[in-house]
Amino acid sequence: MVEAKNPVQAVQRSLEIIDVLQNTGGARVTDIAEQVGMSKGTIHCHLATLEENGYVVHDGTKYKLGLRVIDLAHHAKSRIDIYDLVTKEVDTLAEESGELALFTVEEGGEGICLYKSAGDNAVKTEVYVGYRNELYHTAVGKGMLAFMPAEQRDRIIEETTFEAITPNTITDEAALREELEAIREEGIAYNHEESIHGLVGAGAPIRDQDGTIYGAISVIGPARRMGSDRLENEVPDMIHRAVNIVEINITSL
Amino acid sequence: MVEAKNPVQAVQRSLEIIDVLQNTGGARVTDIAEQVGMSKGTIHCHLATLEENGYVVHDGTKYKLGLRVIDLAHHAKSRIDIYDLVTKEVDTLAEESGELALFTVEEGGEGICLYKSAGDNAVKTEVYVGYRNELYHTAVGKGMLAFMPAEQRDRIIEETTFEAITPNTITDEAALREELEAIREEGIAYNHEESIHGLVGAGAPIRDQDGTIYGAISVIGPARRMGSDRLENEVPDMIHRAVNIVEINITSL
DNA sequence: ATAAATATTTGGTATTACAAAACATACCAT
DNA sequence: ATGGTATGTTTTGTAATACCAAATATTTAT
Repeated sequence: MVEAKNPVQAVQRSLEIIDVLQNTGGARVTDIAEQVGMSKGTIHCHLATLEENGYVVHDGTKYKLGLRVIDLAHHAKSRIDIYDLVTKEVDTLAEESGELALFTVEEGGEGICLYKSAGDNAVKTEVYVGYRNELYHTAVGKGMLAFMPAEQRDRIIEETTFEAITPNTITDEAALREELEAIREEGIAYNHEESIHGLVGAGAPIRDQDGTIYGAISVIGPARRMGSDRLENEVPDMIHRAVNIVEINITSL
Repeated sequence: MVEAKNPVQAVQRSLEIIDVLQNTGGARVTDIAEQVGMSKGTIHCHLATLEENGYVVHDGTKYKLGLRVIDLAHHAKSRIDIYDLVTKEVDTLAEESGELALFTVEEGGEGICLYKSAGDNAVKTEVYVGYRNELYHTAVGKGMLAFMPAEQRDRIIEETTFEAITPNTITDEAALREELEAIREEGIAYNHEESIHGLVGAGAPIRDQDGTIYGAISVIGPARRMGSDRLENEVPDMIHRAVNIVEINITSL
């Protein structure tokens, strides 16, 4: 994420306030003022401005995110032109596998989950549509990193701060680059409990002829149910089939 | 929508820019500057600030909405606590009827579609999740208006500017209030081609014991397929069943 | 009823958002 | 290649305003 040369401070403050509302699920003027270190008066003016535009609502003393943002989200999503195509395939993937199938895209060096479909036995996870995470510790993330243009990959890795989320998380650049090489050879990326203990997954990117990455598809499930045979043969086959169907249709867009 | 006493102008300008990006599906600095009447330099600073926070992305010369807003949308939606309950019922409603079934809530005097489920014969409409429209010309809108507290209803009607969207649209307050009275008696609201020519629908609000309105459910379809028998008997029955199931479960929240 | 806690408004000032212009960069056509 | 055009970006001075602190209004609790 590039830093703005001449940021508009007032706007940044409003966005900070929105962050607080998102993370708290609603807060009072005083609470927000305390959290972001601004005066109550300032917070009030910002909230009033945001409310006037539907980005915020308040009932009584509690301010929350307004539903205006749902409208925005729809329009943001609508620029992913393979969306309808992919959701169909992700649905069948979830049904076939019985697990949780996801569609994720990259933006600003992060992975953003755009669609999820739960099979009959799907794990309950915190991953929701809009969920954002670092690329280095997920199957889809590593899959996209592996196949994206080198400069882009370098730029993203450059800005990555490795963190040992679980004992299995990759925590240094060399190890990551080694794994990416393996992924390029195999054509599939795995998550061996690198994000959440007990959770494994496999994923592969969606590309066109030019190598442009449109996103990635993954299947995730509990380690106990996803033995090496299932995780490394059955599931990758299903994913590749789904990816191929989408890729074939990209040309016609 | 209340007007802010001391709006933060800079924030309003950013939101204006976001509006343009939404409506155009992406635009260049020069285009935005022209549309909103600010200098290119100013637009640039705002875009850079928004981009730094993931609300905007640019590729080449074109700026678009960033996927950050999808995350926001999820959190905004998550405060609708009957959401999961309702979507299930709306799905069965769509399946049973074969038409398009919707879940809409009111915020700031507007109706916001939060979920839609398409039956086998569902009409293709511009209504999307996040879609916002005035209450006075939709089934769900009138249904919610009819049953909400009088002061709130008065406030919303007060601020309504009636517009003849179709020949059937209600265009004055007296007629609207008369219809709302009928809706209160019947317990169901109709849309007789008042929003879109050829499109009819029926809807009813979801309430708890206190009379608090949680939203409304509707079924819409082409007039040719929805004769008076189907529209006024079959469909309302289905809607009422769905509404009742949700209402029963509200108490347990 | 009173007090306590909160939201909102006000007013003055230091900050900064803004427009205009200069600069840089990408894209054409010749 | 080369100049020209259209674009995005940065700079700069200044007029506008976002900000804080204090005052007021409002709600809630005792």
